[in-house]
Amino acid sequence: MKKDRAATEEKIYESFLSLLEEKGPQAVGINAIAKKAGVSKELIYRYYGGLQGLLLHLAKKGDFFKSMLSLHDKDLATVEDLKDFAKAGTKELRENKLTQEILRWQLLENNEATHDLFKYSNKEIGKMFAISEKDSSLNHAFQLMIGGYVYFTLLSKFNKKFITTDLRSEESWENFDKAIEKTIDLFNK
Amino acid sequence: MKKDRAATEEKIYESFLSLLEEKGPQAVGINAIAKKAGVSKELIYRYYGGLQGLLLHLAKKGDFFKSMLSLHDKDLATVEDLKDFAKAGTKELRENKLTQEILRWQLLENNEATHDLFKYSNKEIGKMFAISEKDSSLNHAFQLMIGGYVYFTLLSKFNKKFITTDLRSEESWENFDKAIEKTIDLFNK
DNA sequence: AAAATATGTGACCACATGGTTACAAATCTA
DNA sequence: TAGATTTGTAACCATGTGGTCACATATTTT
Repeated sequence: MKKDRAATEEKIYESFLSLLEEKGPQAVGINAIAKKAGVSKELIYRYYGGLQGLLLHLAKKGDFFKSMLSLHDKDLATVEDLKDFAKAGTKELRENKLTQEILRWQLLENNEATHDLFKYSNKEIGKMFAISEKDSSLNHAFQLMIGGYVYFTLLSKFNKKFITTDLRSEESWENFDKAIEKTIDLFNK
Repeated sequence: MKKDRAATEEKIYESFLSLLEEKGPQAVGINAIAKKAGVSKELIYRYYGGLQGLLLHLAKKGDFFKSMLSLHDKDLATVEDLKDFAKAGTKELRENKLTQEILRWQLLENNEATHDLFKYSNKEIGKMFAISEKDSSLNHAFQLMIGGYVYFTLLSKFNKKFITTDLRSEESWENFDKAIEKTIDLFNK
């Protein structure tokens, strides 16, 4: 039998990631990961220090909203910048299933094991909200709308609709985007 | 030993409710309910038909947003009505832990057992959104903000903050309320 | 009072969980 | 080549899960 530690570590981590992405936080367990990786679970403890270590590893190398790195470096002075930014953020959110599941996880628990992961991902997300803080009432409206966007994104995994809104149709998301745009405009008039 | 079916049924249902309220959907299991009720789990199957039946029972008699019944009967014609309505809804949401956990549950799964419960609670919630549907762009902005309110409410159970916003302070929630008010005003100008 | 029925219990089942242990086999080092 | 070390496996443990079972004891009905 061939032995290759680096390769097995990779198998374990990848299995963990895909399990989280596909089946959510509840499905992420030592047994499930080991089984998916086709490896003895002992190795998860040995190489990563259990699930907690795996989460820490994700926190350190996890790419949260990496596609937005280019944006949140410039200082977003104009209203148009803010609108572009919001649009890029919502798009990224809906495409990044891993981030979605981490956000979902934050609604379920917050213990020693998840602490570092949440701390790091929140730090990344926080960078994106450093803009709208000038106008306080816009800031809260903006936060609410982004929060709503997160909520509906997470909701869409198991639910087709929210009230009358079809969460599986592109059009709905475009309407949400437009509503955010319009609100930003109204606050800046 | 005394035998009283009605009383045992009540014990079971109350244990189920308080377990859901206090510890969330994940903590709701046959064993936990039976243990909390101090009763053999067999009776849960016999009297309710298992967890699924218990959820159905909650769906039928569950009081979702009951304090808003008085409001969603009149036709909310004016802008002020809509604002009052939003304020009452957010208040009710933050006070009703049971509703919170059902909303949390919807983010986790949607299977045969939960189907009826979600269907019914969504129907109740839907009644409250029958108002803002005249102006489409306001409707979406409104939905986003209410969704954000739900998101932050659920988030506050395990998290002290969202970015810079303190989710444990009354002031934050008042600011959210004000932001909703102001947005409604801006859309109606 | 006797029989039938409703109510309640605890043991049991198969299975899954996280975690540990003892051991085998491959690889590295001397 | 011989010994030490790393890598990997499978069995095992205690515990928890949902679900069913046979049985005992109250309560009703006849």
